[in-house]
Amino acid sequence: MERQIETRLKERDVRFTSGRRWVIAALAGSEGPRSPAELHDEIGSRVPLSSLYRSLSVLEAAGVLVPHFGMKGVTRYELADWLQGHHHHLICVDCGSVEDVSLPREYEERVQALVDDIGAHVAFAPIDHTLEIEGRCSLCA
Amino acid sequence: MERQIETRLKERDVRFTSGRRWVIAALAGSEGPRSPAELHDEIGSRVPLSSLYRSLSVLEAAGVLVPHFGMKGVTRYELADWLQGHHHHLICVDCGSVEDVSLPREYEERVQALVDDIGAHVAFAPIDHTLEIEGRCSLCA
DNA sequence: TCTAGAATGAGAATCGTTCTCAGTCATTAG
DNA sequence: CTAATGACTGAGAACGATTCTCATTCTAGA
Repeated sequence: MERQIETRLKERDVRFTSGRRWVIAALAGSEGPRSPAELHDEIGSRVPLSSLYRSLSVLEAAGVLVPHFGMKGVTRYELADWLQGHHHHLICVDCGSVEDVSLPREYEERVQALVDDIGAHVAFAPIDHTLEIEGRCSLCA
Repeated sequence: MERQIETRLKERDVRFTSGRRWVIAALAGSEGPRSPAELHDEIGSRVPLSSLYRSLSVLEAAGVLVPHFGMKGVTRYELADWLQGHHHHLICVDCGSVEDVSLPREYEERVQALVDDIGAHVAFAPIDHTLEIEGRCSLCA
């Protein structure tokens, strides 16, 4: 995966510096999207907050990361679909945590068909979709 | 609809004051969720920002409004499902606008079945769901 | 090696949101 | 009718997440 990212960044004249590698490593080891604050807790002072924010937006612009806008206005980032596969989100209404979930191919095809159908009926060109399922996670249940 | 809200609020000892009526009126006339800033532009100084924020959270706590967390960490509110029906969102990746879309019953049942299925397979208790479709709106196309 | 462009780190600045507090209003009890 | 109670309001201060600024450091390529 490191390789894929290296290639992608090189194409765009963006350097894959050590700070950025820390960010990617932290996200690669996560079960779901992470906020800048959470990443900073995990990475520590090796990447100061201001640099962390900058790295996140650079990596987002390069298509390596994708933002997810969660409860209370917190932005969380995760690796883009082409790096970790398409998936959906389970959002806990109590603690706000977000977990990834991948659907079996058959289900995913149903969702995709639905989205295409909708696009065909309204003045809107669909690019991507996420099924956001709100509920209570195992810890808060 | 005013009546339904009046009843709901009375049950909870929350007053339906003129400021709150302005908020509801603005949201009832919208095609999709609105941010505090957008509402303030629309309503004007009749409801100062600090009161507007308070009204939004009071109405949310009373189950009249539902928050939607959009791009760049902006929170937008809309009338709860029991007031305007269940629906999904079309989110423009360019301008960030959010539009509501209701699915035909048959489609909605498919989504619901999917969500139930997922809930049955993971340690998570689904309460609600939204299909968020990202794309380009007619203005940005 | 030298240089231009990219990246960094620390702190200031910004912006959305929440809090505080004093004053107002509406409802209920006397 | 009047007072008491509790909800509501408005203005500004405070707060927290994010972005910006700028001087410095690094890196790749000439």
